[in-house]
Amino acid sequence: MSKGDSISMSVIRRLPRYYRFLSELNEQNVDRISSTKLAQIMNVTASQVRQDLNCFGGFGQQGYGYSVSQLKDEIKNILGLNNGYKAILIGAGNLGKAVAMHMNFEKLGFELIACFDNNENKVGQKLNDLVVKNESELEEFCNNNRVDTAFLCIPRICVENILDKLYALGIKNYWNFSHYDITARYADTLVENVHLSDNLMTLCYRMNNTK
Amino acid sequence: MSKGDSISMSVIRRLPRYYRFLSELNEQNVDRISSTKLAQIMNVTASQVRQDLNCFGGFGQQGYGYSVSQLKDEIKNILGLNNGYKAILIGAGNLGKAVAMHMNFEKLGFELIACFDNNENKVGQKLNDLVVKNESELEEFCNNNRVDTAFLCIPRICVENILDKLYALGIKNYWNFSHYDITARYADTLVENVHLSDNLMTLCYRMNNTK
DNA sequence: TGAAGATTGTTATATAATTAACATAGTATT
DNA sequence: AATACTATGTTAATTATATAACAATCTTCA
Repeated sequence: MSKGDSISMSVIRRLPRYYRFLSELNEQNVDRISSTKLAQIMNVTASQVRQDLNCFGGFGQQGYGYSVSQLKDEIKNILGLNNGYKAILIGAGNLGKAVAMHMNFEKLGFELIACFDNNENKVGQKLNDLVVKNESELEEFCNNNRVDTAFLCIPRICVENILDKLYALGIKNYWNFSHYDITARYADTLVENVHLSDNLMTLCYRMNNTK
Repeated sequence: MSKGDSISMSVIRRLPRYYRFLSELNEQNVDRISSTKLAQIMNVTASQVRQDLNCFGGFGQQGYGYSVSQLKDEIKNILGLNNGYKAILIGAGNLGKAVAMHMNFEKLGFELIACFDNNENKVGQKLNDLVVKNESELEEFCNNNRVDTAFLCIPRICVENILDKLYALGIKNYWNFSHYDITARYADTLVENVHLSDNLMTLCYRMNNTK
């Protein structure tokens, strides 16, 4: 971060999208791009592109534009995708399995190092190269391994219990797929919520109200 | 909708959250609530609650507050969760399976009526009470059944092909889990995107930048 | 039934986000 | 090397969103 002022969440949430588009351009061997063209491709305004990027520093060059690969790397850095954060998955149900198998964590700067479930039927199953552990092993595991974040793919009703354990173990960053309100219980946590059903309800609304 | 002005997306995207909290209160047999209390529970301002609700009509009563069950039903209606929209799932991989098995579509006003995959290994598998069909049957199925929306759980590279087919069949509402930019191809579509990796990258950023 | 209290709906204000404008600085070309 | 062009970084203007304030009105209770 080169600029001191704190960045608004609106800008932050756009960064991954820039990263995606730039990665793609890079793969297509495009080596430079102007804010105008990038904006066109991404369907936003050029003004927004320039403003957003300038929150972090002047990566462009007047009269030339931006170097695609450089800009991509800069954003990767800003997002911190090089940190190799260690993550554990709690809940190896359908959603947990899908998350574990479907995501390319490596590319996202995470490493999934363990999966836990409290259901005996799930314990022992393989997810990629991980074997699902019994939830009873959670504490021991976390005491013996660095764990930066937990992915919570468990029913809402189970979250409170797990959350208390994780919090006590010092794990305070969560990727949460349930509707449990984590920050209401522990304020000093960092949570990204994935509310699939909210998203679908929004689609529903729009289906009704778009003539 | 009782008010004529078009509602901002910021408000729309908050509606499902209201609906969730109100449903919960209702299950707890709470029968009335003030904007102040609801705001407290939801961790927003009372002002926002009142403004949001008043976009759609005056559901409250001065000196009393809001009837929980009535307000819940109103929002359900505003969201259009009673329409019984018919949905098909494209892609029965890990994510598609998770979506099919994990979501309570009934509660969300959707009915999942078919699943398709182009992988012979997937075809014939059961997802809940549905049998995965071969993608080659897509057109025939859609011609013989009402289909309001498609859930796209396929790799990015497959989207274009499927999208063209669906669009030609008149299916223009999508719940999209890939990073393919649907509206760039067809402007007159309605898309809700679920960008799981964007979300995780945002968590990553915040992990780095929160003291 | 009337007065005190509560809470809405709504208007006004403040803050945040987006877009537009443009001076400045580099590129490309002859 | 000079000129025309391009496209940034940044400041200004606009628009959108969120918060505050309060008058109007319903509830509650004596």
